[in-house]
Amino acid sequence: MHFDLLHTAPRTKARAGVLHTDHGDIPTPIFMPVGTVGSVKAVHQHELTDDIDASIILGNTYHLYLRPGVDILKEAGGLHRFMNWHRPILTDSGGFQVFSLADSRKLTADGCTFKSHIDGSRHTFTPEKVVDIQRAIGSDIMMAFDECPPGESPYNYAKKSMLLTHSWLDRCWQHFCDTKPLYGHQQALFPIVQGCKYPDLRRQSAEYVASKNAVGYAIGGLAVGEPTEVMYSMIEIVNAILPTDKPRYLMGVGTPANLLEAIERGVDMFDCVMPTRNGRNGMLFTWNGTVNIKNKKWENCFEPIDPDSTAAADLDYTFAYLHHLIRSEELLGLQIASIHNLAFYLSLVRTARQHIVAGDFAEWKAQVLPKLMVRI
RNA sequence: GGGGAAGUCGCAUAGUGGCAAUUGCAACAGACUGUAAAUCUGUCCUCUUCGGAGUUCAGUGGUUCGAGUCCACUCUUCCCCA
Repeated sequence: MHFDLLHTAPRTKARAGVLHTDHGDIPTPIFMPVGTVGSVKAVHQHELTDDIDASIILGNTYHLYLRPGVDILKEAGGLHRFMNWHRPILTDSGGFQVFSLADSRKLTADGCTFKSHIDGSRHTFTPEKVVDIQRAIGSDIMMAFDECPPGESPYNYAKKSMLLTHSWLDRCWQHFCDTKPLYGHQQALFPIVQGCKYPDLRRQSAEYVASKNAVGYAIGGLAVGEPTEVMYSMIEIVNAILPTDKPRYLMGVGTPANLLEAIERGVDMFDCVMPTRNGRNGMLFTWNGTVNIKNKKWENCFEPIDPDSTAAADLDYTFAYLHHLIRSEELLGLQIASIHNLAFYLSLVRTARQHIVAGDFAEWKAQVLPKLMVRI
């Protein structure tokens, strides 16, 4: 697995590249739909490929470990075969659950003990175990096990947490080197930069992480409660240190505006639940701003959701119909909204890439950004 | 014609002497960032300087310090028997 950096847009750090994997090439910058439990919620695999043309999706180690479990995944021949998805998969390590399930987890010297959100049973994740599970899943890109501290964490905690993440990284890396893929395709392990909102910690973490000769690197612990401007400045600090010839993955981000700002600062990969979750909750992202499709004003808007889209869902259905479906709690509404938002996110990064290649990314971004933040 | 039951904020409900009044639905908004989320929050009689103020529980009259709640009559609806 390797990354080719092809272009850098003038006057910015925005980059266009390709990440080559055994399951296909990923053009960057890229957005990766989140499919936590082996399913991008409300979206069919055929829609992901034929309609949205997603080139990679996410899975989650914690969720897949709890259900269906490692044995079933191995018996199935890995997640790709299990879910009939033949493009790349990236798995998060469960590090985010160390954050999001804070009430039912306990950090130990060795790793982290979780109380399952499904049945309350207790499970321990260690860096080694997290690598083993991701080997069983067979994800193309595995993530190192990290702690993702809250955005408002005080310095001392952020530092302690970062050092813990570094020590977990060492163990993940060692175990990654000591083990082999199970299904005949290559797997990469991406280390994760932490350090919260503190520049010196971010620098220290980026340097530490960059010392591993990884295929790519991730920036974690952002968009977790800190101001957006802080996030942008942390990205700048970290990307100044991470190797330029490797992809940078900004974990869990974000809004369309976040994506463009981060791309401008040299980020190549994104994932976020926002297009799918917010879509299911009635929020649509468009080139003209965001729409709350539940609002009364859409009941008689018979325009197609997005006439410029390549997704059938956008061409075939109107705002009024989607308004009706979502209000009626019809499953098709969740599906159309999710497909629309993912199609938009992917067209956003695709168009960004075209302008990076064309050399006018900065101008294009300046023109498009204000509209994206409008609430229609 | 005889007997019985019941009328509460759009709908449905709770309420048996201290109540602007329970809950659900609907309606109207808002939130959502490596998914414990097809979820959650707010508003939902009128006015408000958000502290409150004013009118309410089919209608009218009464008992009471105090009535959605008790009494009388009226109106309306439903059920049973003729």
